[in-house]
Amino acid sequence: MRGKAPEAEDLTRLLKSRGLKITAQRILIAEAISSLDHPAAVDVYRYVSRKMPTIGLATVYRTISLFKKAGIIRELTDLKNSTRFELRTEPHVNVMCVNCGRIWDMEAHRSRKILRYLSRIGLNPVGCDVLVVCRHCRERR
Amino acid sequence: MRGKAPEAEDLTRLLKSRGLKITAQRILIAEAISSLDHPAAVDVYRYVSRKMPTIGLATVYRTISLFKKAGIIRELTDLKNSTRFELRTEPHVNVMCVNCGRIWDMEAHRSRKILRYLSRIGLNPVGCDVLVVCRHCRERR
DNA sequence: CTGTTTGCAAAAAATTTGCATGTTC
DNA sequence: GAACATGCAAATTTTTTGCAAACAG
Repeated sequence: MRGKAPEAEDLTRLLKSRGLKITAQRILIAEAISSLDHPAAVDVYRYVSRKMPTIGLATVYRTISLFKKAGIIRELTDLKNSTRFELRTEPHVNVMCVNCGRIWDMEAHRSRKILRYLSRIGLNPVGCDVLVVCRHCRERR
Repeated sequence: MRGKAPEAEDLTRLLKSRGLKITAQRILIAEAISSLDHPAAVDVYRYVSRKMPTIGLATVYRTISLFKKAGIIRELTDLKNSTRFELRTEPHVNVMCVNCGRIWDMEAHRSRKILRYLSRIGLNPVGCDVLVVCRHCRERR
């Protein structure tokens, strides 16, 4: 979850700002992605199904695809090989453990520091993923 | 392609060092991944098929999966949503264009510099992917 | 109203598995 | 020779598509 959970209104505004039509499904799906912390498509489906049981998996896929095209979300692969999504708010750094596959957002302040560093050396980063062996995995060896 | 293309012998040594059995298929698949620059599974299959027409797609998948477990390769998703692989030699930085989806390795010297920087601030990076809009895409706007 | 979006079912693509046979060590 | 790897075909899983009905603007 990135920062405070966005309200439906914020999500509505987000969709509108990209020129997308507002539907209950889209808002729910955006909400799922923003509150589920790097969910896979199925996780999104489960989340939205609970609040709207009639929704189809196809809608989830179509909406995800739409959001990707609109630049609202980004797709990434966790290191256990499943496809995950995250809301693309401002550029930030993801940390991914190559051992357990977990992904988390780096704390905003350090994140900005790294991105600034990358800018300084001439890249123009929109985001960054750092692969590590997380502390948890390092300790269990 | 990372550095000079490894010879069959180097790849053999690599597999042995991880305790894997040597087979012609495995060497070919490792060769494909190392020379094809972030290929998808199908690309690997096409490459090896040319040199060994009887090989099965299942073998490619099984071997890729084996290599992942052995830590020889890493899987990543390009930003056009297909699953790609790369040989995990020493830690390095990938640059990925969020617009055209291309992925390339950052030049070794800058790469090391960034990784050193990340270490200095307390991460212990095994690798790093930086998302950008590549020059090519920036110019066509 | 008109053009989009949705749900459902069916299709296509991507990946995994079972099993008999062939190969490495 | 024993354990493991392969090829093939079939099974699963993941994602996309066609179409009629429902909905947003």
